[in-house]
Amino acid sequence: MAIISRKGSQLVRKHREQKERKKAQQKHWELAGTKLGDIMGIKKTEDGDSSGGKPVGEDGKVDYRTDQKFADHMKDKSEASSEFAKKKTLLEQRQYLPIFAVRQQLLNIIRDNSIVIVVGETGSGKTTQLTQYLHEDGYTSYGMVGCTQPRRVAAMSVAKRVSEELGSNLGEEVGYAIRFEDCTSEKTVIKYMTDGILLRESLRESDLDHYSAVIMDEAHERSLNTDVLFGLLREVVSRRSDLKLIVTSATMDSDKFAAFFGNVPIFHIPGRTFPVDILFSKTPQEDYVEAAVKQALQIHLSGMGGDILIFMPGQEDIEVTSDQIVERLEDLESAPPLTVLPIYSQLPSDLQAKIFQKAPDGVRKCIVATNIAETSLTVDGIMFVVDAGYCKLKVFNPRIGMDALQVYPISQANANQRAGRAGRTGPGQCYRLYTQSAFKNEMLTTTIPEIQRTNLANVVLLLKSLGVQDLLLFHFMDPPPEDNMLNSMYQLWILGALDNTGALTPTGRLMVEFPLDPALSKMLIVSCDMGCSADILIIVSMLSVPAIFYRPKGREEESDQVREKFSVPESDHLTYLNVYLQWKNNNYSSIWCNEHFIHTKAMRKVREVRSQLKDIMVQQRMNLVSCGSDWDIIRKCICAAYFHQAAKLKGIGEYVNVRTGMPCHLHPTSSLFGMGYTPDYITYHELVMTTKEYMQCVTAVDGEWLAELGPMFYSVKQAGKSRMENRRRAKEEITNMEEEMSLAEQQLRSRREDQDRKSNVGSVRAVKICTPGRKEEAPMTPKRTPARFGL
DNA sequence: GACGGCTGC
Repeated sequence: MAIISRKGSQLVRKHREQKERKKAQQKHWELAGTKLGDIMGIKKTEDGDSSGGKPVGEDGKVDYRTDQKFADHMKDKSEASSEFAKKKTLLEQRQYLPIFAVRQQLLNIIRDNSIVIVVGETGSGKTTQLTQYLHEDGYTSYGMVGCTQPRRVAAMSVAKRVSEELGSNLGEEVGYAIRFEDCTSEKTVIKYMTDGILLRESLRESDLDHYSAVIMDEAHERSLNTDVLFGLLREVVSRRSDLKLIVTSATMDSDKFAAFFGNVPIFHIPGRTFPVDILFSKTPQEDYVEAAVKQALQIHLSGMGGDILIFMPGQEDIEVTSDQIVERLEDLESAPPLTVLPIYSQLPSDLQAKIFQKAPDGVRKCIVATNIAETSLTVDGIMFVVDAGYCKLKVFNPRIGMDALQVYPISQANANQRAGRAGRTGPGQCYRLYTQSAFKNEMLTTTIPEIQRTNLANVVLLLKSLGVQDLLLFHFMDPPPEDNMLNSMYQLWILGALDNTGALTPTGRLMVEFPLDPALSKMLIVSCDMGCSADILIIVSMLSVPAIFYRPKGREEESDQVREKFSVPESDHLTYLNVYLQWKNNNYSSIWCNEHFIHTKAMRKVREVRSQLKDIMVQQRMNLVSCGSDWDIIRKCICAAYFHQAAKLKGIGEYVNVRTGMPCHLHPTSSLFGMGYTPDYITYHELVMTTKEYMQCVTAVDGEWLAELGPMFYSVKQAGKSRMENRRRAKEEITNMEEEMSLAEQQLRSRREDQDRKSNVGSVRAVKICTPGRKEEAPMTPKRTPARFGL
């Protein structure tokens, strides 16, 4: 299960006879003897003797387990649940949920404790019922009950459901708040929201006085915001004894969560899902695409009913897998019909919607998905899951300020989540394209939380603005690598957000107001003084959404040609501006987008972001002016916020990073790529390691601008000899350095070693994240270095 | 001359 790089699958094209294939496949799988329920912690007891039902004392910790007999009873009954749902009233449905049976126990434990960890399994009803129970128990008489969700759609849909159950209109007693929508009123007592909203609210009201209880739902997903909230809310509860905090978790993290919040009690609520048979591959698969294609066909031809869901790491794999399944099926005579549907986030929404449409009678659906189908999307009727065992992960290396996007093995938690997708509407099967030994010995139990593998500039700025003096002492459940924190503080100092003592400057204070990466906020602030804020506002908005350009399979060249029409030769930023202005001139038309291979969804979001940022600018009394056609001013403004990410021309089309000396490449999608126009200096928005170190979104700048705007790095006087000297030194260091690991990677490795020791298995795989990096000291030594940042 | 998983304010 080592990290792998696959350049397309070398698929064997010849097909065998149907029977042979089936026979071979049957040999290939072994039943693991494990049902999903066991892994998830639901253990059926043969003799009916339940281990739960009573508090289990352990180190003074109370562990409540609910009646197992009840859970089993519920499981048996749940066969008829969908029919049931149609006939019963809302109240009856509520009472039928597993959580209802433990309602009073749950309320008692919440009354007796400030913080409770709730392990609520899938289908327990915790998300919709917990808030209502607290409301019924009187908590809303002195404040709101807030419930955070990691995703916007979840916050909206759950709020809608709960308002129906309470018989009120959405936005009155029950409301929700997400980034572009506040659907609450003075009447609101139950508020669903994304975790990011609660984090922003804590900026304005650090004790969250409006709330009597906060439920952090799906906390085991460990989003960046969740982790920051963990640290903050722990403090808030210690200051406010009247505030209740309920954190929901998965079984495997519950002890860790309980320990973090001070040995608080754990309460288990059984779920209601169907059993899923887990089948592991007997031997390691060399090519997971090939293996997945074979497995899907085998299931399809076996005659068993039910839809198939295949998990793949990325778009390219999905496309190859889909094509192969269709192609091989065509070769077979009299094969039953199959609809193959790819899905990933970048797919236009009309194509995404297809996976929810019911296939014609007698036609099976086969969905090929990224991990978007793991949590974000739920498709009913899936009976078979085929799990390749990989996902793509972005890991930030603070030393060279670069993200690496690579294929990694998933964690055991991911694998179980994926398997669970087969057991939503009936018993199912999950085929894992890796061995049971790989699962046990080579996969991490849980994925490394985002906070340990991402750029922290935003988190640092936020915590600083909350008055956290010493960030290294802030109580994180899993502290981010210290390197990463210090680097982020350094970046904020460069941008003028922190002063030499590490305190927030007025610029920093203004930057916090914007829901943006610090460099983008800075660019917006600078643009007001430079007289191009209206234009920069658009560019910043364009950079805040995922991919704008759409490149459909089979029409690559056509879409590239259309894209070139928008190209501004000296700048990708200006190219974006150009796209937006043309879209505006075409009345924000979606037809225009489709004609020009541009994602309509993305552009609509750009408009929303722009409008939100504009509101903040007005509120902060920042002036909005356009520089018209003088686009040099815009380039200089970009340089003012991104001078720390600059590269110098080295050879034909070759660049080296000015600070680190590391070779960097223009991305082939850049306007500057292969145009014969190669400026001496450029700044870039992002550095990402994929197949090479690529600079994404670049703009040509003048060398003098760099010296003028980034005096701590560059000076005109030094140009020439000393820079050459520095580059030479840098180069030497690169060649002499042994491979460096980012801290996230080190942690990954040490966790691996821990597990290896436990299981007595030798080190199984080498983990490699980045190309050789170099030490932090930049060739351009900063002229003045701030004192240690408030440490 | 390559390609980008998923969220969120």
